[in-house]
Amino acid sequence: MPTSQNNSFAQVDVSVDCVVFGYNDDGLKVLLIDQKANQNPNHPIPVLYKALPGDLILKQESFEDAASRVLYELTRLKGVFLQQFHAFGNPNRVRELKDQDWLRSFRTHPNRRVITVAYYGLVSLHDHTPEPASFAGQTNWVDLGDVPELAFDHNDIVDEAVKTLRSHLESQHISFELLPKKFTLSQLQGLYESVLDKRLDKRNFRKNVKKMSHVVALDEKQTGVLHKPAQLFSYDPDGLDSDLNDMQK
Amino acid sequence: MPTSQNNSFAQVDVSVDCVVFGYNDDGLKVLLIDQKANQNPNHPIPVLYKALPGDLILKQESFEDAASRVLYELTRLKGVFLQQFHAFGNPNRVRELKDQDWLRSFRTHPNRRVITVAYYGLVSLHDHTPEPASFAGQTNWVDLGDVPELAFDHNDIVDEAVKTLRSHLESQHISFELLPKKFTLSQLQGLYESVLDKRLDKRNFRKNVKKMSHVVALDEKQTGVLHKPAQLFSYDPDGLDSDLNDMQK
DNA sequence: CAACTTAGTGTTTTATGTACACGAAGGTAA
DNA sequence: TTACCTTCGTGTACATAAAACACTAAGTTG
Repeated sequence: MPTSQNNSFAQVDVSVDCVVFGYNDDGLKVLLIDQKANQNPNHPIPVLYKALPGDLILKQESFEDAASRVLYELTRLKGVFLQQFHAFGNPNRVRELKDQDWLRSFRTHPNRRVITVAYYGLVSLHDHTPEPASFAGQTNWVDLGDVPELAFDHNDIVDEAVKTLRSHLESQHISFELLPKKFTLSQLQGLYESVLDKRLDKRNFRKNVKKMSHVVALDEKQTGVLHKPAQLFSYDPDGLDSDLNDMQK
Repeated sequence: MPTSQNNSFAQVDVSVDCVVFGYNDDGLKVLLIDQKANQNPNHPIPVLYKALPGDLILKQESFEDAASRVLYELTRLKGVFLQQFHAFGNPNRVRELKDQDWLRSFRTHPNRRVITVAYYGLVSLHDHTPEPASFAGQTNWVDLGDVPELAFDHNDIVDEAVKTLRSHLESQHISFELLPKKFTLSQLQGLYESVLDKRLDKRNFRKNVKKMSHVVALDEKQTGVLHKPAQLFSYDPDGLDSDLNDMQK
């Protein structure tokens, strides 16, 4: 039986990574940051990748806390809905050549194994317009189709996040995290179409929404739009207790 | 910004824990082990709990590999279907008083934070009768309803595993891991009823099974049974490619 | 006021889900 | 051999949900 003494037990760093999805009327995006550059002008890191916002967790910090802290530190986003979806722990997940230079510049133990707990996050880009202005690190909202090669195994993490998002969209009440507080049914439908990557029938879609007791119609119409204004709706988390009980009267 | 040097980054141990579900005709069970006792007769650990099979991962081991190794070492089970479902990382998850004695006896760093990556496992208790005989550590198949207070946060882990099992039962092809290779439709139905904890209609259930192309009827009947023998079925993982494509001819 | 754009609405057809009861097949025991 | 017991295996009627489909209404702009 191995002991921590004889060093067979893994010495690891633990990080969190956030796959933050942003949505607005022109589609679904992921938030990427530019890997920070080396300060040493003599040995600059030759290639920098885009990456998911993520970093090592602190001593007394839960995964959840770490995820929101790191997200705030790297992107200034606050109060983002975050949900754990998978832990990635392949022993060589940060051992690829492409990532070595960066690790050597920024990690005290560049060769140490790093496992990461991944969260997906949801942000509406309607109200909450992204303001990377105030912050040094470049943040990028990238169309889901255009995600480039990322640092480490972050492409795998994104893929897994997308799968999870798809399967959660219809079973959990998460759409509303990606929409403005007041939204139209066309916006809701557009969101479904973006996430599921398929077209839906307008009349059938609206029929289904009418059954969701947590989507409530407001006495209010869209304004500032160059056509017939749509009715606004909003999300009521406990709209008659989660839909299923509706029919039980 | 903290560095690993100044010790603000978490120093953690990483473990895997397995929630192994076993099924046979009298219901759904979870596999628990007895926490191992101290060898020091002067300072025996006053209370020992049952626990999930789990242990720290090794240096060059993936989570998957660790899960099956640990499960084998603690229970002699081999080739068990295992699936990651959640990482548990509350900073105080191994800091409860009740767990201190055990940690002090068996861990080199009893106060170190431990995060764990949890897997659920599936085992048929029909063919594969449990043989804890050969092995020192007590292994117990406990009815899902009768799970006692467990070590650490293992009760939470079990709860989460049950939720995951329920939601995966109908969307992934996992039932067959809990049944003998040749099974009757009544057994399959019984399994569904145990996991979902509700009764199902026999005729409707069978109608639905007929639509699953990966459940294939064998030319064989049940034997050694004191009533009309049922037809046997088996699982064909690529039965016409996963059901959905059936109708596309 | 004409032209443009998106909103909003119902019906029919098809598929799926739900509720429900009895004869058939084999084994056991008198 | 017969009566009895237990589980197997089946079909239909009804209700609900899914899918396909096109036009009028309400605003804005020029």
